[in-house]
Amino acid sequence: MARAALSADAIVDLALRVVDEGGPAALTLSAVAGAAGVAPPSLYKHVRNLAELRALVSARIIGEIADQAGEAVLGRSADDAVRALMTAWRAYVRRCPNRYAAIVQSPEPRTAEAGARLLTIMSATLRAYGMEDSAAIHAARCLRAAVHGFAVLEAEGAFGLPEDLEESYDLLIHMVIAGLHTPPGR
Amino acid sequence: MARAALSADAIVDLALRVVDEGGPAALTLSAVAGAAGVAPPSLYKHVRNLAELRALVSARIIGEIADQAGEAVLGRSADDAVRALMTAWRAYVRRCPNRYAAIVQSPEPRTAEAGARLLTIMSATLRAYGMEDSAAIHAARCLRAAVHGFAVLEAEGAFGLPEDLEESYDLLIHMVIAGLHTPPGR
DNA sequence: GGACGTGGCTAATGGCATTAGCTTACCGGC
DNA sequence: GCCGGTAAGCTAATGCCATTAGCCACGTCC
Repeated sequence: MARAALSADAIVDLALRVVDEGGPAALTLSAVAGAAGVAPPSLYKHVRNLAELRALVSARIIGEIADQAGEAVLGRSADDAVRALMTAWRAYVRRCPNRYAAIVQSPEPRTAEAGARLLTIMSATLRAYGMEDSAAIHAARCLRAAVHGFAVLEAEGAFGLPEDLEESYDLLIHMVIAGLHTPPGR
Repeated sequence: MARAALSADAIVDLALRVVDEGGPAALTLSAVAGAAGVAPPSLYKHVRNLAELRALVSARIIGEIADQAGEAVLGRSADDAVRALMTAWRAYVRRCPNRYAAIVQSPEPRTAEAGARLLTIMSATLRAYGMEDSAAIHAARCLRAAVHGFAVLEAEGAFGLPEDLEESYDLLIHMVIAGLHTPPGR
């Protein structure tokens, strides 16, 4: 009866399904164990605890976003790349709002690594604007803040009004690009 | 023994203290009851349940932000007002990161009302740019997304690098303002 | 064929939210 | 100054969840 049906990866797969169906709050070890057809304590053979599972789930999700953002940016540069990156990011959020809402900030290595990968993609995308290191970091932070802010709000359903969200997001993209062009000479 | 020491408002006060000290995860009815010197079930005489308490706490926090943003904007307009609004918002987050992280999106009327008030302040701030209704809504959403994104990330400690956050935020302010000026003719 | 490690199990603990039902202090009218 | 009602507290009980301890079967490798 001890066939290796489970593994940390398989558990994360199931956890993602649980999140997709019930939102971030539904992510409990009990629920995942249920989905795995296993008793809750069994999961501890593969993950340290719920906090670690959340971190692993977050790492997976951030990795997915990084994959899609990275792909979107391929073969493009400057404004075109920024637009593609931002569009791909939000596309992910629309496709999997529950996953996006399940992301937690964690010092767990795999989570941090996925975050770093995403950050690298953003920085590389900004390279075309010819910024020096420190300027590129500030710009990447702003890009990240803008995209993430919109994404969180949309994933949480915080935009109540009926106005078209596509249009709002187009404006945000426009703002970011405009800001990247006009020199920071403030 | 039944002196009216408690009330929903007083409970929210205590809950804020709990959040300040232990972060959003520390906000439990047990903890608040402990702070009030009362048994946990007693709280149910004043709030419906934990979800409602969270919503009320969120309403209070959003209200505080709205107060400060509103005050910051007084007597200013256009770029100056946007700068002041954004600066005040982040100042709040720096002062009370735990509170900011404790905000939950909720359909609860008081939460929604506080959010609407904040949105009104943003829209009014943007009025100086001469946008029609729908354009103002899109712009307000972008402003909100940018500020909120930066705020969440900072409150969660997601900015790892040592680069100065002030400078990053200045750039974000700059981006938003630049985006508000260059026409949306995309 | 037997020792061992891996991955599962059951049982037990403790924290938490929540409900039910009881009790008592205050507040009004008399 | 007494009397009933209500508001606000309490204790007890339930149930869910995470987590730990300790047990057992399977498969692997010598």
